[in-house]
Amino acid sequence: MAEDMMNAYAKASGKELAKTYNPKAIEDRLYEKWIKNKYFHAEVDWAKKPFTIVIPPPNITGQLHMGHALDNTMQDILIRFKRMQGYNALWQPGTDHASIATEAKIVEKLKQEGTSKEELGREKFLERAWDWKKEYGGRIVSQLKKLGSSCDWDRERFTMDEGCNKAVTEVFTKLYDKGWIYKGSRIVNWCPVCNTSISDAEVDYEDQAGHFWHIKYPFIEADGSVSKTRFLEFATTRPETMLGDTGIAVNPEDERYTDLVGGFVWVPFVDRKIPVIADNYVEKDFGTGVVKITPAHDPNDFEVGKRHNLPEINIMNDNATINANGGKFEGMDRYEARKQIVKELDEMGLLVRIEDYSHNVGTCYRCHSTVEPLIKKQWFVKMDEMIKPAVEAVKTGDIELIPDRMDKTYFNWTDNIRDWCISRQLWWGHRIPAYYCDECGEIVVSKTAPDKCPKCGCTHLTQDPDTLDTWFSSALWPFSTLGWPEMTEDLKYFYPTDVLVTGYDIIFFWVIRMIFSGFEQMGERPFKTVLFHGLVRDDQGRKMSKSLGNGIDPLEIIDKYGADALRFTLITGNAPGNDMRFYMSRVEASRNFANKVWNASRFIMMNMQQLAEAGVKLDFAADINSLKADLTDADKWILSRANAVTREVTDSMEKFELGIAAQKIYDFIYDDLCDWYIEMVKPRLYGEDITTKKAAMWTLNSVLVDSLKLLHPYMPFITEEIFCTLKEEQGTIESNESIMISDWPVYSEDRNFAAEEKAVELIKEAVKGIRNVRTEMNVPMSRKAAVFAVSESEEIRAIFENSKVFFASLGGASSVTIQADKTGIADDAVSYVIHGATIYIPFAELVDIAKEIERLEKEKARLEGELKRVNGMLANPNFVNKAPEAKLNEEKAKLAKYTDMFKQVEERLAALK
RNA sequence: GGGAUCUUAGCUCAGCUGGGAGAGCAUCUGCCUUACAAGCAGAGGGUCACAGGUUCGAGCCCUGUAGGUCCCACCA
Repeated sequence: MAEDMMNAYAKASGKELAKTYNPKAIEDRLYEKWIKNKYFHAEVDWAKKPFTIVIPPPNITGQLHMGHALDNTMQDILIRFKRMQGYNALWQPGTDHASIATEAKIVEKLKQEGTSKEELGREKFLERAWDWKKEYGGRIVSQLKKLGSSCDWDRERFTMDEGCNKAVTEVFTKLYDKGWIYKGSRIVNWCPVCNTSISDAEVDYEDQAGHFWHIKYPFIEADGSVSKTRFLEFATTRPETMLGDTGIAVNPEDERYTDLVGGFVWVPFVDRKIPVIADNYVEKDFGTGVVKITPAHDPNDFEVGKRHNLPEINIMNDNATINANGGKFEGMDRYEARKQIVKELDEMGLLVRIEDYSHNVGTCYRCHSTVEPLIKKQWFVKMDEMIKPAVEAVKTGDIELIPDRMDKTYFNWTDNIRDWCISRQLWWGHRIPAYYCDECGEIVVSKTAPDKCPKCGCTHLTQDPDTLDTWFSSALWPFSTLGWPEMTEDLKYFYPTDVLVTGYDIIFFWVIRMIFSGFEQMGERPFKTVLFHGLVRDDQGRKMSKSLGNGIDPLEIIDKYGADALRFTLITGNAPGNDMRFYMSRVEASRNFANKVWNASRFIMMNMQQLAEAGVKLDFAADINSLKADLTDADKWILSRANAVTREVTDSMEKFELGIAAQKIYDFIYDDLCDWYIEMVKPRLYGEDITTKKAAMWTLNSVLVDSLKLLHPYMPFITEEIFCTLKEEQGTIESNESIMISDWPVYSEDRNFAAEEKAVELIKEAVKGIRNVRTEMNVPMSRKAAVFAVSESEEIRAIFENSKVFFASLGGASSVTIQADKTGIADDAVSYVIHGATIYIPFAELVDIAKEIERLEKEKARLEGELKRVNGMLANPNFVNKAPEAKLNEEKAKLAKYTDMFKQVEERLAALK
């Protein structure tokens, strides 16, 4: 019969509603429709309130991974929610040129082709890079679309497009003129593989097993000769840097060495005489209390060197080989030189011992090779002033970080901020707008290339070869994408943006820099709220990574289970800022939920169809007040529940508790709507009474529509498909109608039915009782049984009388007798006690009295426990005096309830015995 | 060294401002009941890491202990 109905429906409607939900059949089609109808597009409209999110621009080299999927699902949920609430919602998309990552990929590709970037030259190299961008830049965008992201693609931007370039140059020149960008010789982190300097934030520290080499330098005797007997011992983890040693330091308080300060020791290989100095930087208790000082190759040594006027001797080439300053080691790789130096020191008797040592080594966050601290002339951004408003904003709550514990991470960074090294020795990126006069060396920073040197007037100027840190441009993203430096209408209207959604792992790289840039350039915060999420890990809690091969491709999941299932999985069961593990079983659960929604809708639409065929006119637009007389308790119950859930879900989403909101929708649809209401409504739909059928259909439709709307931000595709089909059933659809532009449901006092909610909860209890007893007694549903419901309360008897049908349809009752006492009910009937009533089921020969007594004893014990707890509380004068009134009443009600139930159970036990 | 965070059912995790412990998966028992076996109805399973404290009342607040994870710093 089910098949028949389905076929009838399919035939009549001219479309197939498959028995199981097939996301593949609809996702692409719906996305195209959304694009075609420009639902994602936002235009300035001062009559409406804007709600803006800028996307964390994915790298053009990137492929969609689970982190993107999570990040973008969260943004899409918020933007769809706000759009439905009536905001003018803009999700500003775009991609990042990712200078170092992209350049590394192209260099790699060139290597495979047997050529190199040097061979190609800058211009040709950049052509290749743009080709790369053309080829792969679109890939991640199409992948984001698969996820359902409702970005305004008409506004898609790129960090190296004309507008962003303008913004970058503008900021650079402005900050230079202000003196906040400067060029200076500093120790920088140098990646010899990427062949560029990187910022402090770009260094990853890794614990590595290494060695601690204990070495001694001979003293220089008074006559200038190298001592054969007196040595100064120290230890180092990088012996090769000794070639650049220009001092050796001890703590001024260290009595062991006080006499030696002012003397000199001799550095072998380079035949250098270096002073013994005293500096607080040295810890007395660590190692021998002696530190060799290599100002050119260690940030701390650099500082010490400055304090003591030590020369800075660079011993390394950019590719980490030793340079001419390293004497005979020139040309050797740093590790080769290390080995050789240790060997020779040993031969000279200057190697004391080698200790195994585990220490933190700075590595490049891109290629993970060990970085070398080198002295380089680089461009820096002065941070001390610019960071101030950024600190203030978070302190005062002008910008809110969620979860708020991120504040501490934030301040930890801002409190210890150092100047930001922004120049990179790369070609792919924004070229630094600084020009050097070939004649006099004058530096000119200008938005456009100067014709002549302002100082000497010569016309030969050369632009700085370096490019800017990729984060320099992304720091401007919230306003550069809206037209800055022009004060466009877009900028005036959409800025500041509302929420930034991102992973906590780029708080330093990106979030902080956007904040100070926003204040500095716009004079205003770039966003009100930052919503952080964690990392998506594999099912063993490991980071998903290429090298481990444990990454799960979101596109494969979408292909197999649908984008909705993936989105739902990523958003549930996880709190803001926490990492989550990705389990296939959870994807399956989400897919099953989608299927549940699909089938519930199918049920509703089938019934609409049948009524339509029977010529029944349904008015879905009818006002609830005109229908109230026809609505049953069950109708009012589900409407009331839907109403409450609407409020709860909306509240949770306003608080950015997306997972909690999703859980609430899930529970409502699964438990209340599917497991209870749809089952309750069936007898009416299969009956003859047209009036009640109409009321039921109106209710089903209303609740389904609201549920779909609440679910839509999470599961956009399935909800759209059902919504549109439903609208068609209702005869109300317009050609371009869509759930995503429908109104978000709002709580309405008209739909609050407290009494009916209570009544249905009682029915549910009774039905559960019958089911429970059945299972306990091994009586299948197919075996119908007479049911007696006994209650002294007239009110309860009326509720039961009203809902007799549910005992039959949901509890398998063959007949239902409602009475005030147990007259005529066999003493050995199985019973189930609820508050205010007892349900009896005389199973006759099936009854196992001993088992029944055991069950009742257990129930009695449980109630005794409850009573003890409640009585204990109410007997406590402190509780009675101090607890809030509501709580007190609650406990009093419980006491009455349990006392009643306890009494009934005791009666039952007495009767059975 | 500094900081954050976690420890809740067999597994993975929720649990909003303190007021009787939840979900998914897994397990067990029945059901092909007219939307759905990607389903339905039941059941079992937790001294909420440990020890103190605050409170009428603590998974939630405070202190300490143990173990795990992460971030920052970098003692050469």
